[in-house]
Parts: sequence; C-alpha cells; structure tokens
Amino acid sequence: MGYTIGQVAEKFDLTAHTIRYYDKEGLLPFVDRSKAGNREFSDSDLDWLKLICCLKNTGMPIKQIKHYIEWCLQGDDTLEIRRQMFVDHRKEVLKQMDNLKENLKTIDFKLEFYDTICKVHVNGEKLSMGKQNDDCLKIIRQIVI
Amino acid sequence: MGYTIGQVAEKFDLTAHTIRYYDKEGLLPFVDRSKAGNREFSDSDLDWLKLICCLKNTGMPIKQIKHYIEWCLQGDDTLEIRRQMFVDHRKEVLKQMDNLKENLKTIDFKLEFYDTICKVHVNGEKLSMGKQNDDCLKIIRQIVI
DNA sequence: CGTCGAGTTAAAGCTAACTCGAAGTGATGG
DNA sequence: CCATCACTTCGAGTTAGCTTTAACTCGACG
Repeated sequence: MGYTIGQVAEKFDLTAHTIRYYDKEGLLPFVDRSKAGNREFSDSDLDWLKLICCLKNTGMPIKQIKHYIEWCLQGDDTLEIRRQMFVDHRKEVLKQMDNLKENLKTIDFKLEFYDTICKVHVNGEKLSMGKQNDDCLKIIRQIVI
Repeated sequence: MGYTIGQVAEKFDLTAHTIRYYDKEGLLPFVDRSKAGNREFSDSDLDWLKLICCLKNTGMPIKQIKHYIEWCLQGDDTLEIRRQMFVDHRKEVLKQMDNLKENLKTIDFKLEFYDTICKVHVNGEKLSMGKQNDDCLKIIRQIVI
C-alpha cells in the first residue's frame, strides 16, 4: 500500500510542499507512483528520507545530498566516494558540535551574569548590598552587558 | 586608537561587507566613527561583536539579535527580558546539540556499513569470502544504502 | 600633485530553501 | 450526481543573509 505524501509529511514534520520540492530537486527518484500518479512511499523510502533529513539537518546542502543519491543509483563504483563523503561530513558535524559547545560556554557566562544582576535588581531596594558592591555591579554592568 | 573595519573583519573571519551589513541592520549602534567617518572599533566593541557572532552562529536570527541590542540600550528595565532571552536560547542550543548527537549516530552507523562494504569491495577478488557472506552482503547493500 | 589603498553609502543582485497559489485529477460518501 | 478531500503540476513569490556594484572620500606616500 505505502504512505501518501501527507502521511510522510506528518511523520517527518515537513510539509507536503517541501517533500515535493525535494522530489523536484532529485532527492527522491526512487519513490513510486500509484495509477493515479500519486506518490506512494514504502518503508525503505522512509529510511531514505530519514537519511536525507539527517544530512540536511547537519548542514549539507540539497545539491550535495542529490549527488549522494545519484552516486547510490550508479552502483558499486561509487562506494568509496560515498564512504569518503560520510568521513568528511562526520568531521563537519564534530566541528559543529565543538562550536556549539564553545558558544554554549559564552551563553552560560552571560546567563550567570544576568542571574546575578537580575536578583540584585529585584531586591535592590530591600537588601542592603553595601556601597562597594553597588559600585562594583555598576562597573560590571557597563563592561559586560 | 581602535581597530578598522578591515582588521575586525580579519579577526572575526567575516568580510568588511558583512560587518557593514550588520551595522546597517542595527547590530552595531555603539561603534564610533573617526573624523573621516570611518568606523573605529574599541575592545569593548569586539566583545559585543563576539557575542553577536555567538548568537548568530547558534541560529538566532539577526532581527532578534537586534532586539537584544535595543534592549541593552534601553537600560535596566529590560534586564529580566534579556535574561529570559538567554534562558530560552540556551534551551535552543541544547536542543541543537541533542539533534546533532542523534544525527551523528546515524552517520556513524552509515560509516560502519561503508567501511565494511568498501573493505570487501577492494579485496573482493583476492579474498575468498564464501558464498554465504557474499549473498549476505548483497542483501545488506540493497537494504541499507 | 597624482594615485593608491582603505574606507564610505545606497541600492541592486544572488543563493538556498522553501512557500504559496492556481488550476486540475481521481477516489469516496451522501 | 455532486461535493469533498487529498493529491497532482507548474510557476511565481518570499525570506534570510549576505554579496556585489557604482560612485564617492580620505589620508598617506613618492
């Protein structure tokens, strides 16, 4: 029987429009059609789509994903080049993770600052902080906003 | 003295064009100008730009970064909303890390498969694998390309 | 004084990845 | 028989984030 484009769209949190767009761009050449001309996705098609989403969500451009699909259709001659693509892309993903970790540090530092200063601000009138602390916070506020 | 736009561009691996674009979009309202009208970046400006790059590289749209900058200029009334922005964005970044980890698993699985099958393919003629193994690999190849 | 390099603006152009709309087809339920 | 609904194609439009171009201005160097 297979899945309709609508069902697949829901499963993958895409729109039917987007899936048709992927098809038009050559990412789904393996998807069969019903007599009426409607796309019928098999379970293996869903596996392909899952991989396509994985590559797309890790920043691979649609054109390169298309190359990969073409290589797959070409057969065993392209096995090595495909393997190499995954090796390279894996490196890319690791780099993304490193960058993300670095940026998370920056955000955490910022957040620590905001947590401190917001607490002071809310209780500003009630709690006596002492003049030195107040001055200190003013300076901090100017330096690290 | 301060840095020129070219120096800053090099430091941050951006182009001068891009920095001017950020300025035009309201991300750099604090940058001073020389008598000649050229931008002069101070060390504190570089800190701002570093944060801007951090937010941009973790997927925050330029418009939202602009909001943040505006809130900063407005003063202490916006401290809490700014803190909340960082709390929310931190969650976003953690989600990105999770997704990246999941996708890395998919890629690693794929790579394991390609490593195996490429090894077999290269030594295909030399090494006797036995008929059973060959059949098995054929099937695997069809299922998990 | 000329010219070179680095800066300036404003506006147009580009690419990727959708996103939408119009106009039509085919199966199903009342 | 007709409406509804999910699908179809094709082509145009949108958005974000640059990127390029044209025409210009400084300040320093020979």
